Amino acid sequence: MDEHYKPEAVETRWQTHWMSEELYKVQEDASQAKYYLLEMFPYPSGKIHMGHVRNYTIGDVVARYKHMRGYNVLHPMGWDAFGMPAENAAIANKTHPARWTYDNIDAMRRQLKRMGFSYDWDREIATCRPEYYRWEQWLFLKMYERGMAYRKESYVNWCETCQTVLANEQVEAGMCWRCGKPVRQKKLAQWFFKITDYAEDLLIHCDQLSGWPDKVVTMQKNWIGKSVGAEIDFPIENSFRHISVFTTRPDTIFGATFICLAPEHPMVLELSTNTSQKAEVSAFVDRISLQDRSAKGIESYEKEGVFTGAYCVNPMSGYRMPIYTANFALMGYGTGAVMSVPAHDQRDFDFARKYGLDIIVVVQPESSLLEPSAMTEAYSGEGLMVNSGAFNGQRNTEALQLIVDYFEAHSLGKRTVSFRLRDWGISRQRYWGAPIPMIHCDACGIVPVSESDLPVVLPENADLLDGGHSPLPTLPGFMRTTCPQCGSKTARRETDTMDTFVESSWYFQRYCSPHYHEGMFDPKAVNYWMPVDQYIGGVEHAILHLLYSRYYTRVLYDMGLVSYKEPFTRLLTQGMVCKETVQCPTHGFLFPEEVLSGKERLCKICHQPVNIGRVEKMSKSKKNVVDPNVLLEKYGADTTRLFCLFASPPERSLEWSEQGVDGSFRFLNRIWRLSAIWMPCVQQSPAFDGSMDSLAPDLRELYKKIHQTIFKVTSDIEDRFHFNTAISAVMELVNMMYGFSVENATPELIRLFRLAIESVVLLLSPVTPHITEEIWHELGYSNSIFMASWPKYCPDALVKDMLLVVVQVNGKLRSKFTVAADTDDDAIKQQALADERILKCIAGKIVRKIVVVQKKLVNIVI
RNA sequence: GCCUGGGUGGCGGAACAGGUAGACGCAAGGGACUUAAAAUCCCUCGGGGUUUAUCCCUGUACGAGUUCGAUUCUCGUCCCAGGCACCA
Repeated sequence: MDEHYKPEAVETRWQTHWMSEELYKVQEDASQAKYYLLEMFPYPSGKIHMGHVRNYTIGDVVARYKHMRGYNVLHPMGWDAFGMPAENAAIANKTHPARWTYDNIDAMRRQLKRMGFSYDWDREIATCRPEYYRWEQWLFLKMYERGMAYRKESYVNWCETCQTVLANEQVEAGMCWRCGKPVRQKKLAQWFFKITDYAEDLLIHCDQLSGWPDKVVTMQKNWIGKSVGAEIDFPIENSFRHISVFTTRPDTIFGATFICLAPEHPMVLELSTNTSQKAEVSAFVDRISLQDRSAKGIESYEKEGVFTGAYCVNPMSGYRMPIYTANFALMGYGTGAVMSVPAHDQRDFDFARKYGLDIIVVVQPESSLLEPSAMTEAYSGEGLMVNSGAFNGQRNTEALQLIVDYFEAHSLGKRTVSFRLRDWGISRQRYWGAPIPMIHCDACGIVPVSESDLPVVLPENADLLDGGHSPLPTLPGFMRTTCPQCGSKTARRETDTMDTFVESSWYFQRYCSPHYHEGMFDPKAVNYWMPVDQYIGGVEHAILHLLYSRYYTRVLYDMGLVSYKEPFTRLLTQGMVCKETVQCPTHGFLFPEEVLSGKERLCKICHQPVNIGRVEKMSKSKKNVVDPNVLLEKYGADTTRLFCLFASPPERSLEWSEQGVDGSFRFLNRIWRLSAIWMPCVQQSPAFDGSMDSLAPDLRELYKKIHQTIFKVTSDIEDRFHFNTAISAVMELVNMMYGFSVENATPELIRLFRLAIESVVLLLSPVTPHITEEIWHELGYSNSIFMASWPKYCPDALVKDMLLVVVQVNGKLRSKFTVAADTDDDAIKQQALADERILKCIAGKIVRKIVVVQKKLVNIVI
């Protein structure tokens, strides 16, 4: 065995070998337990980044570990290949999105292969291929048939100058990122998926996602946002009509002094028509319609509103309530109308103070007396009902139910639930996406493409246009078609493409049978492999991607295409890899290699000092990325993998720093050297398999350490994916092994050392598969270490015969001693009280209490 | 703003069910080996104190609380990150 560790030679040798042996190819095998390990597939941006390296290394360790535990492991990889960056790159580099994407896929595949991941590359998919998206189009047609896909109007970010719809990311402080002109909201008819039909089901099953992190489940629940309340009708003054509001606080109805309608509410303009407020209202509605209506946007604008000129009557108190339209009322939530109770809701309170509206207290806390004129904030807690007619004096929590009973009895309103979740808008006015398979016919209206005409192929040779808008509407070859219903030659194709989240909502099923031509997937393969046993990906996907996938799976379930509702049994959300951002005043965000570092960091192009920005998630658009290629060239794949895992536990975010990679490399060198030194002896000897008791004391310590390490590594991987502590444990074992000298080694020690080296190599093989494979073969094995079984620990070796007892006085550490493991608590207590240093501490004091924690600690309270 | 997390030495992190704070590693300093360097090996390493000890005080963002005992539980404050529906 060569004395020097040469990662590049070792790694390329085994990568070539594994590939020629087709080591990672898998098939359904009913005789074996399956394990589907999936990592979130990447967007092919061109280069893998540290987030990918971290994500895929974690996945690979688990895949290899499970394989060594005897599972038939499906571990696939592919490309989430549609999306906006391809269009931006095409505009910037005068190329085609398809060309750019396929080149990037080739480059990234090479990088992933260089990392030594155990993917079955025969199952690779790219979502931009018609073989993939044709089935997505097929499912769209099925969803359309069932009313699950429908069209309605909604708002988009619109840049008048570029004549383009902008993604939220392309809007910077309300301005277009390309031309810097203000962005306004524009109403467009768009396609939606009816995810709200599944709101209740998605919510109920949250509690069954026991393999998911609690925080993700909580985020999903909050996102769905079920609230129980009542819908109440408020009669409009001098009219036979009414306004319906949704409220979670029907108990406060006697305190409702005004109504707020969303600016998009159909009654806003109508109510103001015959009033002096007409002009002001329509100006307000026009102005607000240009504003960003996202949650973030709404919160960032000042709360404001305009009186419509009309009044409602409070059905309980008879109070004459002015009707306002206000920018914080959302048409998409509840009924688009809010009953405002300023005394008990902070937003209503602020609004009432701003516009001089009445505040009526109806829930009185028991501790203090609320006086409207003296209140500085709303009171939203519990209390007793006041100013509420027949309900006065009751607890508001009880009155709430009675009031709703009253509404229902008198047909004023009813119990109802409302969800925060909105339907999923899937239309994109973009080119690089899967075409929505619909046709617009002047005679027949909107008509689905017939199934036999699928796929509707996206023309890949289209040129992107200035300003970034989709070329599809300008391509006669794509646009012009015949109506499947009436045969009209003037029919036009839908030019919207689908949200890329649609592709990622079902790709995990496609991996089960990636070359299947009869449908989305082969039912046999899906029945065997699905659901995914362990899904691993960035925590940034905790809501949207995971919720859409859960929804889409339910749609497939209801169509009888799959037999499960939840696609991912266990989920690990890895923390983000973050890094500071660097911006040049002229050239914008800079890649690390575009910065000259010195006393002051300068832009490489213009030599101006750069601004160091926030620490943020590594992303291509912010350019705060680290190129894994540099690490691969300098240290190799094993060191890169080892460092990623050792640096922090997977669920935690990792602020990137160069420090520490050297340490991982040194550790692999230590293992290599240790193996090289002992190899001549160890090659000639079997591994120790005798009993622990027959060993000399120092050898027994090594034996115990080996088994403790196996135990620690196994439970760290199995229970919590804490690879950093697993690696630490192996480091400790290796440190101990360095305490033994090969000179004058007894046959017994050599046998034990073979066991130690084999254990180290087996335990690390999921993390650093190349170096361990090399040593494994040096030990005389001809099969890959990947085919070996995971080592077992001997429970007897974990038993400690001496225990350390800690003695505290008033909770402060004062002394410690070791006792035989079978010493009873009373004897430990006596020994603690007899301890010299403890006697010093408690001399002349009265011992008030003694706490003994079994075989661990004594605390003497004085 | 709202929802969800996080904050421990110079740095990454450990302490898994409330019981020794700082495992393991990096960086730094000192030493050994060497003609020299690299590599390797050994020692020191949260802060402060003096009587230099198996010593004392202090310390897990900050402020309270519960407890014999809190990095861990509760409440409040500050800061950082992720998500907020067209980045993926």
